[in-house]
Amino acid sequence: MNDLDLCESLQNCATVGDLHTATTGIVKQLGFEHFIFGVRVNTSLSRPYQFVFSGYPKQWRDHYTESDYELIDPTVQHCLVDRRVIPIIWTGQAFSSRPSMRLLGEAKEFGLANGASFPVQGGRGEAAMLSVASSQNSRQAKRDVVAMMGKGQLLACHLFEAIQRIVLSVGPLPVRGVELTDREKECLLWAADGKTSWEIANIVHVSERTITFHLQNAARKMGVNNRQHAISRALSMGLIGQSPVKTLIRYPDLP
Amino acid sequence: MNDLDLCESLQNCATVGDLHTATTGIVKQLGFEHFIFGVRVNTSLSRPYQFVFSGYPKQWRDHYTESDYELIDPTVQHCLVDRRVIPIIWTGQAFSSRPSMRLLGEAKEFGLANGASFPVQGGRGEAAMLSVASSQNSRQAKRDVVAMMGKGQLLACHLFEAIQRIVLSVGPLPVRGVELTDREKECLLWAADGKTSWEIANIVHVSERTITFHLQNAARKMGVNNRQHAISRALSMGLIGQSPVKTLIRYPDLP
DNA sequence: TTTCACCCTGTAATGTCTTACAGCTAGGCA
DNA sequence: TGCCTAGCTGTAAGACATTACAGGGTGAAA
Repeated sequence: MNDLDLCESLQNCATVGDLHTATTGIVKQLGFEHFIFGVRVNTSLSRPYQFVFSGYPKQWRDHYTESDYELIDPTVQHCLVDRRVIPIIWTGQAFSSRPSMRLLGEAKEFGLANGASFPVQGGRGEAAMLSVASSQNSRQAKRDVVAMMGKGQLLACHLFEAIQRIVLSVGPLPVRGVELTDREKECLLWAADGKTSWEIANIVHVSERTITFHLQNAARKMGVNNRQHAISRALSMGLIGQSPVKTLIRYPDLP
Repeated sequence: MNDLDLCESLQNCATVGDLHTATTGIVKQLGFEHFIFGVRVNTSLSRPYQFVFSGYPKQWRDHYTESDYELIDPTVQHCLVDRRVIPIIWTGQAFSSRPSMRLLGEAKEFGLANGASFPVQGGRGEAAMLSVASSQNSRQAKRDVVAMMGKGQLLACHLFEAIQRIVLSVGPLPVRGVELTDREKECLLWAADGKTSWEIANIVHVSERTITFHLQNAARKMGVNNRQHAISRALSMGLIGQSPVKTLIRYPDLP
């Protein structure tokens, strides 16, 4: 089974249950007994939405959350706080601090001795991570982990998109259904760049009133209260700032 | 050479030249003749910073940019516009539209017949992509591409971090050196959620004046003009909204 | 003990946004 | 023709942000 087939089965899953079954199988093929996948989405900045997709022993999960281990877990730090894009292997180097050594020690008792964690950063502020673990802790097992970094990273990416398709897109995201016009996006973009309505008016050659009009419409569409909120929503939803290479933006005539 | 060694050499590169040499070698080992890596950073939303690291034939690059092909290139669409996180293989399915077929046809004349593109989304709004290509277009070559998806994705991730280390962190990014205090981040977070100074004051139990004070300090540190700009900067630089799992945010007393 | 970063607070004038009222044009579509 | 969307414009009152002035308190580090 090649790298692609490995993940293609995820694309056919329609439910979270299917996805769990498929993922368990793939992870086993990679030589691991357990996996866990977590994703954070900034629907509201002050109350981020989180989804955890666990193939870990329930007892360990409970103990982990009760102990607030996510605050000291170096893999969480790496993937979700530092927001790196390369995997981290569960080595002594990674778990070097006193509390994290205790964490790894306790994890071993639940069959999580050896493994790696793969970050996935979404294009709209989402942060996710896949961890895979096995109870095997031999020298050979450690080499096996190193050998599957590519497959593991690819799996994490596919899992992210599957979760996005099955859970996030139908769930608590306010992203759905919001369609901004080009003018609205243009106004939002300049507003996000710190321009006042008057300045934007000069940039796009319409009246100041029209700018506020478009920004109000944009805010109404996104269901927010004011300009700041509209900007942060539009940014975190990827409605603006995704303009890739060449854009239709007209640059300002004014300094 | 395993997946990890493959990329470890990138971490020892000190210059862009070193990186180019190392990447060329790795790409060749994967069975490809050419590569290109591009990254976009939203320093300013209206004028995103872009860095292209090219191992493509110069003639093709020139032709590509002159023709504005990035606007019709489905791999660019996939990685930088749609901001997906899974690779895209250069198949007829991917290049199905009329203009993109022409694009692929012309690319073949420059030795870019067969390949794949790997997206990397950074944790702070960056979007990047690695493309690898070869002139081999046999059935076996196509199978080889499929077989290296994992390694390719991993390479893209490592390349991103290397570029970040060598280029972005010392380059034109205003991200460096900006350190916000907890209070400043907290105020920015609520402001980005559409709260007024008065509301934030009630949420965090200080005076309204103090909120404006902190927001002003944050704006001054980031070198921006007003609250909107501060919010968009803080968001796209990942200074706020990255709060991981448990945060110290105090929830509002008010509705 | 001084210095520094961080946190906190006030007044006043001015600039900007928000909201509510009202109305225009152009183009697509049934 | 009527209906709709997108874009555009105006006035005026009130809410909110920005700027400039002024100041005090704490704790950690030098």
